[in-house]
Amino acid sequence: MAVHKKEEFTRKEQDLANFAKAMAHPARIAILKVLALRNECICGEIVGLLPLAQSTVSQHLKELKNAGLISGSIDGPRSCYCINWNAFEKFNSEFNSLFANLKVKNEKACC
Amino acid sequence: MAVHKKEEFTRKEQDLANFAKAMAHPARIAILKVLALRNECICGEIVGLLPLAQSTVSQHLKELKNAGLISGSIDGPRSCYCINWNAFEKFNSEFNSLFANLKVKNEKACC
DNA sequence: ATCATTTATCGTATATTTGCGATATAAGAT
DNA sequence: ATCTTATATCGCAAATATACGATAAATGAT
Repeated sequence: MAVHKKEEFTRKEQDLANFAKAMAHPARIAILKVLALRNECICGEIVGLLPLAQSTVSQHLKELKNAGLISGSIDGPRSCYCINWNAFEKFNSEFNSLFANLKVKNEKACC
Repeated sequence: MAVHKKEEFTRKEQDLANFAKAMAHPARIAILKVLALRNECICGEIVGLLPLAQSTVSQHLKELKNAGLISGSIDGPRSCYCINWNAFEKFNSEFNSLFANLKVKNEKACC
């Protein structure tokens, strides 16, 4: 690749793409579901629910955290993750508005 | 990586992840915008609008097509792409329902 | 102080993605 | 028939993602 071209797109396009990338693995979607199912965010049992090694799950959690979709407090031998609903809402509405913007321009199917 | 683990998640999780992956690059989001702006799907000028080489744009188009987000008819020296609104709507609503499902379970912020 | 438990990080292997130039392909124009 | 134009595909290089085992770190229990 040599050079990154991603910076040459708009910030909004990059943000949406990053959000999408965070969702672009079934394991991470599964993790989000698990997090949502627990009202308490004692999330130690995530590893047991996924067909992945502990280190791999930890990596996915890190990516979700970097994307801002979850927040977590590490508390010694047990960590506590939960969904960052604010960020989630924000991205969801941005996604919807992207769809809406796309849709309004194009009424007739042409292919 | 050695082994693919993606197959071990639910079909729905995989589908959503694949959709997200298709959107996970700013170039592809930009392409979708361009496609939507044209009511006619004479889409030859996409290359000129992006900071990427022709072959790279062609690759991104291919990925969007594989993901089912666009459809295209190749017509000799010029090809004609446009957004596949059906697929788009489907994924959008699946995404929304995922969000809704996640949201309803979790009322209180815990982190 | 040592041990057990839990999670993060490191190192590493492999797969996939991104990007480009070169080339092939396909059709219209001359 | 040849040239031009537009697009797809091939081949390659570099970057990133995925996955795991081993190890570190941090805390509670003994």
